[in-house]
Amino acid sequence: MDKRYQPEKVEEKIYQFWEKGGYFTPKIEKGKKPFVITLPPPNVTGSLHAGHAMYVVEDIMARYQRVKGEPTLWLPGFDHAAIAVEYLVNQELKKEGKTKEEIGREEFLRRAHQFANRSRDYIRQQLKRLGFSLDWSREAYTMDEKRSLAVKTAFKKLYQKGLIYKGDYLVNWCPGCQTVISDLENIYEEEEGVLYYLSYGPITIATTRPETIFADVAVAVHPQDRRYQKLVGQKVPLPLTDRLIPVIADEAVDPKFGSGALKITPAHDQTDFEIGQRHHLPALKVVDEKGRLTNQAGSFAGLKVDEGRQKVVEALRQKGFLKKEEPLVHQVGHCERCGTTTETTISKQWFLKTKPLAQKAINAVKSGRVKIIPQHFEKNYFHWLENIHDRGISRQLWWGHRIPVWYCRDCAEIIVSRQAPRECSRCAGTNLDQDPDVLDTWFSSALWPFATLGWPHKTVDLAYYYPTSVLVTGRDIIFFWVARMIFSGLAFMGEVPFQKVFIHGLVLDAQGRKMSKSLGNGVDPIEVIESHGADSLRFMLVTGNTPGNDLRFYFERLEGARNFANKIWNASRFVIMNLKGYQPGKGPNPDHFTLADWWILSRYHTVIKEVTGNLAAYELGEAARVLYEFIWNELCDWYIELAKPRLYGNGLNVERENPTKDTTDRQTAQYVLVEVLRGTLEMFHPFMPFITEEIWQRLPHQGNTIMQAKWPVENKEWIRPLAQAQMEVIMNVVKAIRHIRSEMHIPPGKKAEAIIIALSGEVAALLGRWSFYIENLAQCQVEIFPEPAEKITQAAHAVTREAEIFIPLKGLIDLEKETVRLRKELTVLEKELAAVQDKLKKDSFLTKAPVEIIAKERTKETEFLTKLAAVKERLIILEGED
RNA sequence: GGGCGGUUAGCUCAGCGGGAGAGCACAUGCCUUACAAGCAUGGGGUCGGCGGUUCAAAUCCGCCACUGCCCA
Repeated sequence: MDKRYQPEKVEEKIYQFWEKGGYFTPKIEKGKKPFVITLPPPNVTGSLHAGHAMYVVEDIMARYQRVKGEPTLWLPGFDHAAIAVEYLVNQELKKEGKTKEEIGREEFLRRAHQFANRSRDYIRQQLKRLGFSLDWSREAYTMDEKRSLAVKTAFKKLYQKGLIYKGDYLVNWCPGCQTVISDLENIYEEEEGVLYYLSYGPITIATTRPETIFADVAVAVHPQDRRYQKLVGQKVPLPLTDRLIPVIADEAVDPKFGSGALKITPAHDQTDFEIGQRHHLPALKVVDEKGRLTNQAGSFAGLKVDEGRQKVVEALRQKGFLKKEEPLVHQVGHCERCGTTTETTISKQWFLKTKPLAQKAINAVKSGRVKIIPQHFEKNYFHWLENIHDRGISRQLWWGHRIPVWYCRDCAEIIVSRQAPRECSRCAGTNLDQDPDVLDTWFSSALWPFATLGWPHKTVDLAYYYPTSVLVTGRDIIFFWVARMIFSGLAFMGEVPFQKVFIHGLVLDAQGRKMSKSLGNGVDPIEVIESHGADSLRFMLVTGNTPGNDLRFYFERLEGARNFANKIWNASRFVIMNLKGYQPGKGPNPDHFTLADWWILSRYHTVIKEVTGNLAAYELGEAARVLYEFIWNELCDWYIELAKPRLYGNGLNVERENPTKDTTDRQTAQYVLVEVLRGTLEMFHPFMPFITEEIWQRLPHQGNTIMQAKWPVENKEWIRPLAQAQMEVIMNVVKAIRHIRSEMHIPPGKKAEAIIIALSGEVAALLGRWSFYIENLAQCQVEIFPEPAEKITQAAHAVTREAEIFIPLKGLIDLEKETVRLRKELTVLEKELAAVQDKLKKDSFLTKAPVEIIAKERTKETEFLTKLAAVKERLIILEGED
C-alpha cells in the first residue's frame, strides 16, 4: 500500500466498479417502503460550482438508507434553464456577429440543444466525480420527451380547471433578454439616483423617473394630507404636454416621501398600477420592449430610457418645471442574467391562479404531511404562500417548452392541446398558429418529483416510488422548489411530493459571499477533487456545518479533511500490514480480551449508537464529527498504539497474567482491529465513499462492495462502562507522565522512572495489572505503591484523580520552577473547589437539584480535595528542601 | 418597513439548562518500524451588552447593539 492516500488512483476505478455492478439501481421490493430522493435538477448552464456539491447531503442519506436495507432510489436529472441558456446561446451568437432572429427559431433551438447537451455531459461527469450514487438508468431531463409530455399535460389540466388565463398585468421586463422575468430573477441593487421635484401647476411632485411623465394619468396624495386636500378632485397640467390630469387621494401614498405628491404611471410601477385600478385610470405605455421611449413621449420617442431622462430633465429645466434636485439612494431592479436595468411594464402574458393551489400547500405543512427541517423555515414558506399572487408563466423566449396553445386565424378559437392540432376544433380551419412563447422553467421543475417517475403515465415506478421521501435543497431556493412542487404534487397526484424537506445552508466563499458567476468566486468541484480528492471535499462540506446554516469554503479546512483521509488510510495500512496469521472464521475468545480490547469495543458500540441516532435525526455533520473523533483520538491515538506490542511481539503474550508463548494475543488484537475498523469504515462510507470502499476491499470482508455491507448494529452487551472508566484511569496517568516529560524536557528516547502512588487499593491493582500500557505509552519504568514509601524530593510531581506520580530527576529539577508550577496549579484547584463547595453549601441546591447532579458535585469535591492535599503536601516538601 | 438567522479562543465554527470545545494558526520537543498530510506537550475565551426565569444560564425569556440573508 502507498504510504499516502492518493485519491486519483482509486476514485475513477471505484466509481466504474459501482456503476458496472448496478449498485445504484434499486430493486422494487413489494411490501418494503422505498427511500426516494429526486435530485433537484441542476441547470444545464455549463458546470456545477462547489455550492452544488452540497448534493452530498443527498448521497449520504441515500447510501445510509441503502445499507440499512431499504430499496433506495436517488434519481438524477437536469433542468433546461430556459432564460439562462437562451442568454448564453445569444452570447455565443453575438461573438459570431449573429442574432437569433437571423438564424431562425429552428437553428437557434438546434444550437441550444447542443449547448445544453454539452453542459449535461460535463455536469454528469462532475456528479460522478463527486461519487454520487445516482441511478443513472433513470436519468431525466426537463426537455426530454417524457417530461415535455408531463408539461403539456399539466398545462392542459390547469387550463381546463380555469387556473390558467391570459391577461394584461405588470411584469418585470428585461430589455436585454427581451423577455418577461420573474420577481426572483429581478435583483434589486442600491443605486445613486436623483429625486426630481417637478411642478404640475399648483402641486409639486417628486420622482426618480421624469422620463415617464408622458404616461402619467394622475397625481395622488394621501387623503389625510392637509397640504393638498383642497386640490383633490381638481385637474392639473402635465408638463411638456397639453394634457390635464386629475389629483386623487389614495392611502398608498407616503406623505413623508418627497413632496408627498406622487405622479401616477400605472403602466410602469406596481404601486401606481394598483392605485390606477382602484381609481379606474387608464395605463399608458411610455417604454417599449427594447427599453426605448414610445410615441407617447412625443418628440422624445425612440430615445433609450437613460438618454431620454437626460433630455426630458433638460427640457423641464429650461421651461421652469424643475424645482429641485436631491441625490437619492434607491433600489433599482436588474436582470439576474444579463444585468440590464429592468423595466416594470404592462404586458399580455399567461398567468397561473395560485391562491387555490397555495392554500392546499399551506395545509400540507400545517398538518404535518410535509415536515420542514429545520422547522423555523416553515415561517418563510407560509409567509410566501400566504402572500402569493398570480404568477406569470409565459416567457418571450425560444428555448423551453412552447406553450401548447394554438390560435385559429379563421375564427379566433383558442385550442389547448398536447399535440399540434390538424384543424380548428370549432371551424375546422387549418390556419393555426402556435403561441410563440415558452413556459417559464419553474413550470416544468414543479412537476419534477412525479414527472421523473413517468407521470402522466401510470408507471410501475410512479406507483412504487411516489411520494418521495425527502427533498434536499438550499435555503435560497426554498420558494422555487418546495412550495411549487408541493402544490403541483397535490394538484396532479393528489398527494404531497415528499414527506420531508431538508434545508441546508449555502456554500460561501472565504469572504462570506455567495458563489456566483458574475463575481467569479465560484469553485469548480473538479479542481478541488483533483487537488484533494472527492472524499475530502465531501467531508469538509458536511462537517463544521449545521442544518440550515451557511458554510464558508476554506482551503485550510479542505486540507484538514484530506489529512483525515490520509489518517484513515494509514491506520488501515497498519492493520492490513499486520494481518499475517489472521483467522477469519474463528471468533475471538473473550477470555483473551485485554482491557484495551474491552475499552475499544465498548467505545465502538457507543459510537454505533450515536452515529445511527444522529443520522436518523438528520444531524449529518454531528455523525461525521463523532466518527472523526473516534477514529483519530481513540482508535489511532490509543488502541493501535496499545495493539502494537501484541502484533509486533515474537509471540509472547505479554499481556496475560501468566505469559505463554503462542499467537493468541496477536490474533485477538487482529480480530478486534479488523472488526472495529471495518465497522467504522462501513459507518463512514456514506460520507467518504471512495476511500472506505478501497480499504474495505483490502480488509477481510464478505460481499462485493461496502455499498451493500450491513450497517453495524449496536450490541448493548459490548458497552462496558467499567472498562471505559478503568481505561480512563490509565490514560490519565499516561497523560500526566507525558506532561511531566515534556515540561522537564526529558528526551523522548530516554526511559524515565515513574513512581506511582495509587489513591486506593483498587487503583493500585488496576495500574499494576496494566502497568505495561503506561510503560509503553509514556516511555517509562513504572513502580506502583499503595502509599508513599518514602519522601521523594528530587522529582517532578503530578496528580490525577486517582494517583500521584513522581518522576525522580536527580539534579535535573529546577526547584524554583517546579514550585511556581505547583503554586499555579494550587490556585486553579482552589478556585474550582470553592465553586463546587459554594453549590454544595446551598440548601436550595440540595433540595431542588436532581440526585445525580448532587452526587456528581460531591465526587468533584472529593477529587479536588484529594488533588489539593497532594499538591499542598508536595509544596511543603519542596519548600523544606531549600 | 416586515420576517428569519448570526454574534463562543487570533481565524473558521461546533455545543444550546448542570465541570467552556474542535480544526486551523501559535509555542516547545520529536523523521518513535501506520501516518511529518504525522506524534507528544502547552499557551490562549468576563461564550456581544443589560435585565429576567431557575437551586443552576453560553444554553430558556425580554430589551438593546452590531452583522448577514430573505421579502416589500
